[in-house]
Amino acid sequence: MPKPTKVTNSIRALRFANGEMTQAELADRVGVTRQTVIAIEQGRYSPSLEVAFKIARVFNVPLDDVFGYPDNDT
Amino acid sequence: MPKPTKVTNSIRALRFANGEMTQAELADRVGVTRQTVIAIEQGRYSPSLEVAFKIARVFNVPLDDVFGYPDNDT
DNA sequence: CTCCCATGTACAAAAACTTTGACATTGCCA
DNA sequence: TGGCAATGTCAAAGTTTTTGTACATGGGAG
Repeated sequence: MPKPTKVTNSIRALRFANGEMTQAELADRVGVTRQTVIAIEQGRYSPSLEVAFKIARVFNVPLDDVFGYPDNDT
Repeated sequence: MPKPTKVTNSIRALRFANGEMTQAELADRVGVTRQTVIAIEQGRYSPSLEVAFKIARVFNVPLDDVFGYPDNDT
């Protein structure tokens, strides 16, 4: 059981902002499986930096535009 | 044997730009071990997004300022 | 010279991330 | 109603990241 993540993301919003892109298509474009996209989108765990970069690239935005991290972790 | 990463980083430069911070101190501030800092700094593998965020936060810069990703992967 | 600090290496083991495959649900449309 | 696309869940297996311990090197200080 992976650890729930504190990292937030705007993937769902970005998908819809980019022509109603489906999870399957995003997964394909990023080079990961659909499961991975779903898990990341739901915040089940944070992706590796490499996957994060690939996602940001698909949407053509900086990393900080896709993912966020809370001010304090605790 | 972990996969070598395409992700680049400016951690070493940032450490020196921030009062000659040692790897041990960075590791401590980030909340990971010294081994992890060394491995990431040397590009042995790309960190998790969470660790990446924590590192950027120690230096008070955006993620894209610490890590880079080549234009095309192949 | 000897001690200490910062850096680096090597390994094995734990934890986290990713994949694969199978199946359930919802909404849409012919 | 039946079929299809999109989303979601579960579980097991595989890979990558992180940890822990131990040891080696080079530089500076006493």
